Amino acid sequence: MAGNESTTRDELTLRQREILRTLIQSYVDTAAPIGSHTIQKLSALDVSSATIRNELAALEELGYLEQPHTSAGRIPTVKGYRCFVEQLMQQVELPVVEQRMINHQFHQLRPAWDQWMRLTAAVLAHKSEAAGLVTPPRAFNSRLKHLETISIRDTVCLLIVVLQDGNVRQEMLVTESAVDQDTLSRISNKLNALLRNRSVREIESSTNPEVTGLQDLERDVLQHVIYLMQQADQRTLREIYRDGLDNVLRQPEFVDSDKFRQIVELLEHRTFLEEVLPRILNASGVQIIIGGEGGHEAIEDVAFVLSPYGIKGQASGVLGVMGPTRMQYARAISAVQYIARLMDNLMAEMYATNT
Amino acid sequence: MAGNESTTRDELTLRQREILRTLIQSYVDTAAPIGSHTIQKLSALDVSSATIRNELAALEELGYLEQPHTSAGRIPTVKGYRCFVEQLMQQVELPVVEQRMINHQFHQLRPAWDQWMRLTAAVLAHKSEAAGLVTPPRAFNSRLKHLETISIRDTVCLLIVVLQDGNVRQEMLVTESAVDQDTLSRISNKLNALLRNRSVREIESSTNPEVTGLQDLERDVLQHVIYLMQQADQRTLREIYRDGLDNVLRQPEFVDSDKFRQIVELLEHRTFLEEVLPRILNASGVQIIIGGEGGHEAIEDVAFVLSPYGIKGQASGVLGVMGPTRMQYARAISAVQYIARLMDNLMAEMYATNT
DNA sequence: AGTTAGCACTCTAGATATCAGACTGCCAGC
DNA sequence: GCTGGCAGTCTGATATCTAGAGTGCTAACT
Repeated sequence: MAGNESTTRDELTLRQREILRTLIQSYVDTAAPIGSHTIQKLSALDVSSATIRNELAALEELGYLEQPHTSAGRIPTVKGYRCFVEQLMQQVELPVVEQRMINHQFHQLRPAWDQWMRLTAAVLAHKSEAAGLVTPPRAFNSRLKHLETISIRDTVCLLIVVLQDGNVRQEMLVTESAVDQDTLSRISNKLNALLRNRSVREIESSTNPEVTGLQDLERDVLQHVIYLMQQADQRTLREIYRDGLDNVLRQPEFVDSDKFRQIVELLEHRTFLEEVLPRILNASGVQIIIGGEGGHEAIEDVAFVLSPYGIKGQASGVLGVMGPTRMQYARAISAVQYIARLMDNLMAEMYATNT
Repeated sequence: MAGNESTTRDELTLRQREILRTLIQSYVDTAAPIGSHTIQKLSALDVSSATIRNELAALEELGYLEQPHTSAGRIPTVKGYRCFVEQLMQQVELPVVEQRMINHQFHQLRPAWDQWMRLTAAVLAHKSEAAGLVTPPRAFNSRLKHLETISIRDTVCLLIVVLQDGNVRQEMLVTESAVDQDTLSRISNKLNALLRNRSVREIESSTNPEVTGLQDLERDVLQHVIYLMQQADQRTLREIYRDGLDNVLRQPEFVDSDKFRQIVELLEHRTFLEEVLPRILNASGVQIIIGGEGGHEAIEDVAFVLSPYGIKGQASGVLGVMGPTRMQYARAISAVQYIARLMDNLMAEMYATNT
């Protein structure tokens, strides 16, 4: 929507920009419409409220502000917020003490993905005072490191697939007739030899007679290996770690229980996230989505600050926060940025060259 | 609370019971206080509304009902609901067609735990029209089936532990100096020989000189094996699959966004569940918790219908639904009961004797 | 004793009215 | 181009009223 309304750098006068910034900063705090008088007091401008009223009218005309009703103050529109984050807001770095604390927390943890994800979501939520979201890193065309087949009982065995990046997937496999561990070991040895260090694409399209010539049980296992590897490559879509949902739901814009429910459903059903996150994955740097920009009017009142993290082309995920449009963007951005870089480093350690 | 108020079978006359049943059934539908007139119309009783009023007063006196305010109808108290589910409600079985459909859905699935959990939560939510909750089965003192150490790069290796029940746990392990795959393989072979088929308790308390005499890296790996096995035994506490939260949040009792938020936080923070679920695990059959019975007044308006499932002493979990106290108990119970039994069977298939 | 009709009484939810307060928009003068 | 002043508008809070639903009680009935 609103593809024609851009926020060019010189559409606004300096004073208008100052007014817009003051207004948004104040609105973020109070959640109440801001009037000309308030802005006069808050801003450094030395003009009367009447002048500010004129400017407010102009800003409204241009689409940066709106009035809930005649004779209330103004509140920012999506366009207003967008201008704010792109031009008016001053970027801040996360304070060094906080950086240290976060680093400390991460390095105290056992090196396990799900712990990292949980902590990441928690830290994001805490630092940005909004809801933290993290997807596990999604491997890109990852290679098979090792596979193992273990007999659980007569006709049930467990297939374990370890990928180059340390990702482990398993699946139970029910056979028609009983298979003993020796047979399974033989199969896994054979397949290991054939498939090791190959990506799922290579395996699928293999014309190696030893691969195409597999039979029965072996072929069955192979199919499952492929399935598991595909799963691993798509991991992003399924699991999303989150934390601090209550930070958002506490906000006054969500006293209306309908909006409230919309958000909960948004996160429960995930259709929105599954659509948006892949776009972020292919971008670089912090991306901001305000009020359902890009065709999602349904979630007018929420904004996302998201960033990809990880190693492009090898394994990457998305992390960020979700908050009301009226959120502390500067704080959120600095948190997201810092943590994304932190994760970059952690992943670089894990994935460092080892071919 | 209210330890002295029991719901003995003959505290109420037949007519009072009929009135209480009618009232609750109607209240479940309408969510509005029920008056004497409504009950007269709805019940099969051939008495005047004045008589019913007398009985209602008596029921209120006994603690089964309450009035939101003078001159409104009555609504059930926790005690009223409890009496309803224990004595008044008629149990129903899940219709056979639905049973078939559910079975079909389960058997169409790949045999993987997380898929089962997801489906279980979804089916529970759908059949009971409330929120479905499932914890993964928690193994009890499970035994080591196999362990594997795989080099990821110089100083990083991946430890994979497979338990008797097919549960797989992994962890990354960072060593001080580089270790190659050969060394790792030797270690895992040695440990496999030593630890296979042992439970975590046996391993921890082992006095076998070969175990106590392990050194350096081996001991390090052993420590992690123990850690992972302990993790597996405690799995219940962490992950909870859920679905259909919106079924609950849609209910009129939660238009108040405070109550609304309480529920969301209840499920997000999990402290309540982590306290209640273990109790269920040790019970047998369907357990019903109404309005925070047992010291959780905070969640006055929600009820749980929960059941343990799985194989006692080997691996079991908890599944059930959460809804408003004003929920369709009969429907919920039949769904929970059926699905718990279904899971029992699935698990029996997986765990069938294989020593 | 148990049941019932009748009636006065109570309390709520919703509608209507009123009013102070907060802003705006505009005009005329600086 | 800016500003003070002022009329006009809209909200939100508060008060008042009313219809309706439902109770509790009493006195009569079986």
